[in-house]
Amino acid sequence: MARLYTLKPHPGAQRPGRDYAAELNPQQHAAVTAPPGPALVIAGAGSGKTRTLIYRVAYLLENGIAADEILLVTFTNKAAREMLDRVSSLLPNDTAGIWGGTFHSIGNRLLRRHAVAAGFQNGFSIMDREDQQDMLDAVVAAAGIDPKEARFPKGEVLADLFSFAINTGRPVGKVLEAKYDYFLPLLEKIEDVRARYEARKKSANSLDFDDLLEKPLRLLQNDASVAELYRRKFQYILVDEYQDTNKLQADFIDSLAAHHKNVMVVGDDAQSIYSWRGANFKNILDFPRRYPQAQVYKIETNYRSVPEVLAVANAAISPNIHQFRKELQPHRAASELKPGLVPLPDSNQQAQFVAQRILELRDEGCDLDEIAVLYRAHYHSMELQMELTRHGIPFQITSGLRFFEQTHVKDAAAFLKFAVNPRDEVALKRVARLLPGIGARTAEQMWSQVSGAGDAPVESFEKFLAPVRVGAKSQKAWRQLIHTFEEIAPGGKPNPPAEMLAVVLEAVYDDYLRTKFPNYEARREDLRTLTDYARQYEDAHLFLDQLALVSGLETETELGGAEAETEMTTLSSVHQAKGLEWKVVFVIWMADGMFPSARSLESEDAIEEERRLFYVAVTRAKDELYLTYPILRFGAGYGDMLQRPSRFLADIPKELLEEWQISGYRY
DNA sequence: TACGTGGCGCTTTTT
DNA sequence: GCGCCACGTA
Repeated sequence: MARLYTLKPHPGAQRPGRDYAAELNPQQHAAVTAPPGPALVIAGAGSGKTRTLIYRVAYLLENGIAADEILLVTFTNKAAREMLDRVSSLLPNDTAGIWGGTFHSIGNRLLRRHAVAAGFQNGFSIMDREDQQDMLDAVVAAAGIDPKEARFPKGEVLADLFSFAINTGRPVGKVLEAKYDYFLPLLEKIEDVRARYEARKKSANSLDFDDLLEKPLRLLQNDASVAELYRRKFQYILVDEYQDTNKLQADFIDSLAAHHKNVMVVGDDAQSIYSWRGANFKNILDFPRRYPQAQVYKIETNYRSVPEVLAVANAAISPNIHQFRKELQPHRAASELKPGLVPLPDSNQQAQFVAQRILELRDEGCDLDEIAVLYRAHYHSMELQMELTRHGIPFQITSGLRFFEQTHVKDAAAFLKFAVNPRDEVALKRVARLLPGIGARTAEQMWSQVSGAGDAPVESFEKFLAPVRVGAKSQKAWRQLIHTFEEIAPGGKPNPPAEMLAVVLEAVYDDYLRTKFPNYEARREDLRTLTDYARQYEDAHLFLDQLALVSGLETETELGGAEAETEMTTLSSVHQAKGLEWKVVFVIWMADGMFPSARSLESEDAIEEERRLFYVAVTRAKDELYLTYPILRFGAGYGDMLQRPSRFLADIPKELLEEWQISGYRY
């Protein structure tokens, strides 16, 4: 094998040390070596999109661009990390200076540096969706809205509404019209709630997920010196999965690239699956219009899948009207297997089939890590989970309740959040509600007694919380709680997160856990894991950011530690499977009303998005693909239902699939 | 005002 | 089969 040897370029010299032409196909090569200026890379599924981005970064570095002049925005933090690792293995250059991560994490990073300029204080908290809902409910109560007088939307709905409005750049009234027209008469009150919510976030020094996108953008728009700083810093901007960006995200990138326009966006309109949270794949379709000088590169050779799988994928997506027409070209040789179409009598037998087939594959030498079962919605995996457990097949679930969203994890984290940011009302109220005799109402009252304290830094929780008066029943626990805060953040200065967690568990939370939950053991184990995980962080801020911003999929490996060594089959929602690949993929519940989901059937646009989702699912498979559906669905309450096969199956020519006839044991 | 109990309605996707 | 919500009681 040839020895790799890289010639170090003179600064600014155009002398690449790698043989890019030899390591990339011509389409990839063109994109990787694109001249400065706007570039749109349309990359089909499995076409080496990631590889292209990695080589692009390497190419920039080799051509004298400094690492800290590069911004790489990806869909997950994990993807960013992987890419940067792979760049490092290509080059001797230090890549640590590259800013890489999700839009939210980049936004957060920016705001941490310029919190005050953005209208917040240093050390702000990040509220996840649940925190956001808690605060909204509190705001509604404080606004004096009588829930009996008119049916007022709950925090959950409000969060969804406000979030969609901000992410799409539309006024609340318009979003109400489109999504919640029955609340239109309440528009005025809803807007009042929104204004109060904004004010409350400020005084709580707390930002929600949307703020992490919006505030950085406003910062760039309103603060010329900050804008100048970052426009000059990020000389080259690369955006992965551009088809899933929303208005805020696209504007953010446009703003950063305003001067030099060195922005390369990579994506596949056929894989846009996040419109429900404001993503707009018109961003990618219209890119050439927004950047008239943009060069367009198309990468269409698929390296991932056998031709048989690709044929199904191409057929699946073809009915969509709104797309860049493209046909994935297979690179791999034909397989002797056609993707399977597997109708089953009911969902139990569907689960049984998948489990049995997984066992066979394992016997044939297929690694369990190379197998995934994908589905439209979490609950589709229920029977399968039981069936796999019964057969002793280890699996990991990358969807469903995420680790950090579980009640006990959030409770424990709330202690730290308040210790770090004593204005975090959501965190303190959450902690207070754990005490006997304190519910939402009392917690709110308690907070109102603290919040008068203003912005002064907290020197002692003892003093800070002294004005709060609680009932006799809660007195003792409250004293102890104050003491705990004092212990984990002496003099208002938080200890390292792992130490704080250990104290919280020992002092209060373990006892609470025991009395409150039947599965106390498992939850305590989770918190131990969390504490271990926290050890790698000195600074509680960084730890809490991680908790808030890292998705379940990414933590899986981080938290897993030694256990991650075991081979496991993956169960995942299609959404979370995006960007991943497996040798063998099962897509289950291919029935109308399940996939596509029943809710999508009302609008053609929604069905198109479901179809893209199906396309994403199919294109995850490298070698083998099974599309299964149960004919009978056990009804919940209202009887069993016969199901029709998914309408998406009808779009696939019969000859592309092999139908399996299943016989045998019935439950 | 906290908290337990019984009825009702029904299942998306996530930073 | 389940979780959520509303209601009634301590």
